[in-house]
Amino acid sequence: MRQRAVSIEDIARMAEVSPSTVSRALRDSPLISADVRARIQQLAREVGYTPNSIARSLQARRSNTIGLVVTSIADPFWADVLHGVELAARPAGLSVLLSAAHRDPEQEMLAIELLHQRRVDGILVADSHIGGEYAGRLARVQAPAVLINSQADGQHDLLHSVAVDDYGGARQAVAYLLDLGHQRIGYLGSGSRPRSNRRRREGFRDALAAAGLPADDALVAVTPAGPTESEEDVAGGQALLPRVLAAGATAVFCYNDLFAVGALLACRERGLAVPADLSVVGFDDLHLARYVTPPLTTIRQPKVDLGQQAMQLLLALLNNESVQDLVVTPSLVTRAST
Amino acid sequence: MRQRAVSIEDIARMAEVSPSTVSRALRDSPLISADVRARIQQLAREVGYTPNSIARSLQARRSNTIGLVVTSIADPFWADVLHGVELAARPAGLSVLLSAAHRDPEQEMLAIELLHQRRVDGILVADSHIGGEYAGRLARVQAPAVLINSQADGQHDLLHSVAVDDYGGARQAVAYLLDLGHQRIGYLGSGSRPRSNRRRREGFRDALAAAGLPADDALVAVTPAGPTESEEDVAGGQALLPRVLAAGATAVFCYNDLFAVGALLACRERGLAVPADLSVVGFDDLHLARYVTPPLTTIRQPKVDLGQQAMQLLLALLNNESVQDLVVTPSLVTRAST
DNA sequence: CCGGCCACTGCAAACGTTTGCACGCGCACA
DNA sequence: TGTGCGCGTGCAAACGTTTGCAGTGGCCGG
Repeated sequence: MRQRAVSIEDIARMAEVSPSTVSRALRDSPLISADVRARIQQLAREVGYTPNSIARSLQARRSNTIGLVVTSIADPFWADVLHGVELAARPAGLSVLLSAAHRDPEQEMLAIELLHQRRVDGILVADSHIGGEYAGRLARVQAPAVLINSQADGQHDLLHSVAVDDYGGARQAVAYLLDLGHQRIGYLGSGSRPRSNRRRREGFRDALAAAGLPADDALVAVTPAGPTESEEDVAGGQALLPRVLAAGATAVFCYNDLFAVGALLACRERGLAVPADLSVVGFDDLHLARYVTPPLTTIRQPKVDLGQQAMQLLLALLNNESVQDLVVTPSLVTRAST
Repeated sequence: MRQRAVSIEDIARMAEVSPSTVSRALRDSPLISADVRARIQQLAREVGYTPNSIARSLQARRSNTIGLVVTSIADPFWADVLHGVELAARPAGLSVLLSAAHRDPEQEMLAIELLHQRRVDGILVADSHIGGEYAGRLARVQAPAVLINSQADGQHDLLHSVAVDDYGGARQAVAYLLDLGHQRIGYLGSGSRPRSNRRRREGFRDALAAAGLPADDALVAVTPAGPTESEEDVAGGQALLPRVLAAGATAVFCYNDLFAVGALLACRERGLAVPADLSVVGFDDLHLARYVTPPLTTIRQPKVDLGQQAMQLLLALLNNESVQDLVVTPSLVTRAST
């Protein structure tokens, strides 16, 4: 089948020098005389030599690779984050190994262990669902790790993190609805994101409390827990909306934009006008938020930036610099759904 | 800093056997007596041994990794394809190395060469833009490669491909509009995708011709060539629509769903009702096609499937099986925009 | 003319595995 | 008791690099 690629040793034989000379010549070492260097580089080009990164990695004990484990690649939110990661990894000379974990802690742990076997230099985990019960297994992996918007609660002390302020974002959203004069505001939540859902719900609750409004559980609806694909979010929002409507909501704050889109669809079904009959606010600011009717008021997460920041933090970690966890504050973007 | 991970040799020393025995024991070789095997496996577990894939790869001369180069990760279309690739790669024990090329041939070639350095077992290229001028450099990379929806024309004979039938899809779309009674149909095209744009436009043209309608260049508008991000597609559709409107179009077939969304937005701006005043058809069937108003009639590309098929083909190639290029036929899905 | 230094090159070990081959031992059979 | 055979284990080479150290030769200065 395919013949073996040409190696440094092959070139050494052809040029009648030692492998070490070839190695040095190719990396432009001043130890090698200029003419020999030129001759070898020329020869290498002619025979189409391509260095073998695997051998290099073995000897250097670093792979110039980072691992990224993500819940779902097809999710538009994470796709943007991944994009940011790639953007920051490339100039640093790092390649990205991708794994999907489908919101399942065991799969996530397996993915991390696989990356460790492959000796990645660092690991990025998006939307992590692994909790304390994995601390033991986690301790065995040597690579520094950074979590992006983790769903796990107790901060493992081995891990660093970059996250958006769910609580603050939610308070902004609800405060805005209150400003608009709404008194009965509903919340549509996701049971499959334990931490961020809780934080957003707390922000929702506290914003109401700060305005002196009573908490009314009838105005809160949450999908059941358990692994889901992001596509189900739209259906979730659609299914949940009637409940808060029945409780007399005039506005609804949704866990994310896909829930909000579901809410929009549910409104259309029952002939409700948005924002006239009901105001809708999302979270994330996906691209599609601008394209639905009406365009969605939402809390923007700087998705690409999130990925870049996480990568930067990981890079610092790789340089043995001391780093600090990052919390970024999301911002309200108002459109026509309110 | 971080201490070295435990190696087979370490275990050998502790167990007072040779490295080869440890290696065999860990891979459950029947050559090793059952009790020694058990003892070593136990010991390995205790000390937290993790095999070093890099060393393995070097010796086995295969990395169990494939490379995927893609134009843009943030693009919802390619995100789905990537998802499909991951889905098929995982069970085969292959990891995925990701690279972005931003619709730039030179960057794409560089990405491929980088993957080759890393000695990936195979390469998948999505939306390839490299043409014949790269044949020389391409020939040096040894890994088998599969193109997904390539934009390059002349089929390089070294490369295999999986693609959707752009021409057939376009004909379906336009035939459907004709069925609906439209006589003046416009086309909104993308200059940055040479091949698929041309094929779709040809399908458009031939469908009209088959119905005995004249070709009218005023009904065709195409964005300028050159690298773009997918987000610009919406703006493109929005900017192009007025032209075909001015030419008296009652329906418009768009290069893809994002163009169609742009067209929808343009209609809204000028108070045109869809589909009453103008029918709109897209291409791709992105998730958001269902969420816009009105929901978009479009040509569905089986995106996840495309990724899986490409991966399957690559797997076959890796097994030295003979394979055949694949063309899949897209299907019309009718919604409320027509 | 000799000692020493510098510029250049090669040797060999190391990175962590896998694997063909040889070896030693115990046992059965002749 | 000798031959042969299996079973279990170890040796060493190989995968393709990098790099500390040890040469070798030439040239310069004393």
